[in-house]
Amino acid sequence: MSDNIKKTFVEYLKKNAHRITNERFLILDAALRMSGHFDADELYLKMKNDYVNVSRATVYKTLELMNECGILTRHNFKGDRTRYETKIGRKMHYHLICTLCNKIIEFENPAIEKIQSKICRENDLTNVDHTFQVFARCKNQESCKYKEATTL
Amino acid sequence: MSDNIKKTFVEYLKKNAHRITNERFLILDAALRMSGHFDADELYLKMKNDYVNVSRATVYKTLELMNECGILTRHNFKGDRTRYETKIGRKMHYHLICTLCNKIIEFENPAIEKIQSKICRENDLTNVDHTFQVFARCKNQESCKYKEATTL
DNA sequence: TTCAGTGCAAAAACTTTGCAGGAGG
DNA sequence: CCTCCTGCAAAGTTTTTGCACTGAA
Repeated sequence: MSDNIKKTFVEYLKKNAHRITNERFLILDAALRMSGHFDADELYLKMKNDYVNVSRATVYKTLELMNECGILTRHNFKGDRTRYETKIGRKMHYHLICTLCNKIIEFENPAIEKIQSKICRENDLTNVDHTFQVFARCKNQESCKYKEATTL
Repeated sequence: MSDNIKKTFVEYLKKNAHRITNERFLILDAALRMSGHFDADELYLKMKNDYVNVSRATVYKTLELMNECGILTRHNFKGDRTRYETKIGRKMHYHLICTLCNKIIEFENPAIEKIQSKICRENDLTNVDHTFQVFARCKNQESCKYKEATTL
């Protein structure tokens, strides 16, 4: 499973004349081990904590490479910092975010993909990507409780 | 027209125990005169250029107030800085963005609003807002030409 | 009179860049 | 051997904050 992803990454690197380096594999492994949404600095600190030494700059650059080659998806939720999420092996999905507790609920919706394609066709563009984010407030006070940003 | 918006703003300020200040009106006026999407610094510089002196900090804070009270919508396109757009008098709409020339095409789609409501209902949240952004590439080389970010 | 709002500059938060040394092809 | 990659620190960009002063209520 992870080997396939590694292969995908290597092929992408070769095709684009990027070098195969150990740091890139270390970051790939660490990123795939992250659950949910994470940002560059979180990953950097996690790796540091595990005594895997790569520089912050390399983490930022490598995450961007992984985004370009489709292993990760990049998100920008409302003015927040850039976050990534593993894409491989996952269906297209969207995000419902509680503006109080920052909880993220993921959902699928094939109709949205169709709308994306239709819009691109109508305007003579080639699709690349799309995002759909719904911001809302938990009705259930118990599960919400205005928690600080923990699950984002 | 602009008077109604001013009234909306004043009501919002009063309701939230914020003070009615001249700076807030200056920024409101300037923001409403901006066309399309603009960011805090652009507005600040435009005002400065017109010899309307307010501080950068006040511009940032006031735009956030205007967003909260529904006069402006805040956007965060792919890792870019926060941009605003006048909301009043406009129908709900979405954005199709060319990743090459940064052109933004706006489109309406009532189905998306329905999906938003449905998702919130199903997950027991109260809707607040939603965004749908489609990233794509112009097929027409003439109108695209990899221009630098000008129309964003 | 009181406290929020303002302006300014400094700091913070996040990300990119320049450079020298090191390693991949 | 020629570049690209890396690490580090420095710089860049965007936004927020602290503080003293001002002005709205």
